[in-house]
Amino acid sequence: MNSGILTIGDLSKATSTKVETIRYYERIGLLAPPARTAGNYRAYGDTELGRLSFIRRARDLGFGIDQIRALLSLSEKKKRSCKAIDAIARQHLADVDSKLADLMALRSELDSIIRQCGCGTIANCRIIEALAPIDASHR
Amino acid sequence: MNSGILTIGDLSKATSTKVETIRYYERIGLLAPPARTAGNYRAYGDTELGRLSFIRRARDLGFGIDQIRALLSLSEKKKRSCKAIDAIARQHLADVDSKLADLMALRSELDSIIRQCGCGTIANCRIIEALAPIDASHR
DNA sequence: CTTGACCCTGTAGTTGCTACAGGGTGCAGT
DNA sequence: ACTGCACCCTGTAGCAACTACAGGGTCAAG
Repeated sequence: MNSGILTIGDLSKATSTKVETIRYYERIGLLAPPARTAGNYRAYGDTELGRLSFIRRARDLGFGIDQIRALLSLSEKKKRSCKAIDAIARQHLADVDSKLADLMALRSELDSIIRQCGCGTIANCRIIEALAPIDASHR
Repeated sequence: MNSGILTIGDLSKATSTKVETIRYYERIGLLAPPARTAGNYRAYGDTELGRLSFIRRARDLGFGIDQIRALLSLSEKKKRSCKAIDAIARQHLADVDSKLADLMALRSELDSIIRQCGCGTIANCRIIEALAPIDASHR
């Protein structure tokens, strides 16, 4: 029922991916060059739809292109242990955690700076002062 | 004591900014073109050091270049109210909060996917399955 | 007077797209 | 048959915010 020939626009709608992005994925080798119609239009099938969905989902979860490349290549070797997959995912989780920590630290610093603002004139603005913490030992 | 002529390397060390980055800031107009020595070396003073410190601190806090441009230009109008400064900072805090929320949602999803991994073969890997949530209503 | 650390300009690469420009294709309506 | 119009094609350039050369010049120490 769903299995027909899909244009790039169909794929785009089905996966909420811009047409240009799909062509970009093809250019960088994340998607294989598909068959073409008589009029030189790209013709996709369900296999490509699945692969692109996988890619998009992984991107949404913050995986980088190279990680996705690795995941895709591993996912084809069905008999091997999925330890390598697990390792990639865990590494990514660690990266996310470290980004989260950074962002939370940043947030709290920013928040404390903003809280000090009495909204007077800029000459005595606490935010500006907090941003320019130069050692005033000289002059 | 500290007030002499600073080379770009001095500025680089003092602010933990790469030399190339300083030149980049000059190119995009965030730093004014400095004086030059006889040998065409950039010659900075404490003013530039202060300005660059400000920029780096703001970057560390996640402000974008355009926001920093606005902060710098506002910080020169000392008599005006610092409401505009406050608004930029609050906007940035809101952006950070929204990024944090996204990242935390992502983290928990990633975590739950990883937790399902029994580390069997890839053919039945839960991580791969979770990444390819294609509607299987057809075929 | 040479060696090495520094500086200069200019350009290209990074990541993951996005946005044209300048065309071709396919189909519906008249 | 013709005319729109939506869609497709390739190729290139742009975004943020740097980073990394290449291919040269300058300067102080030994």
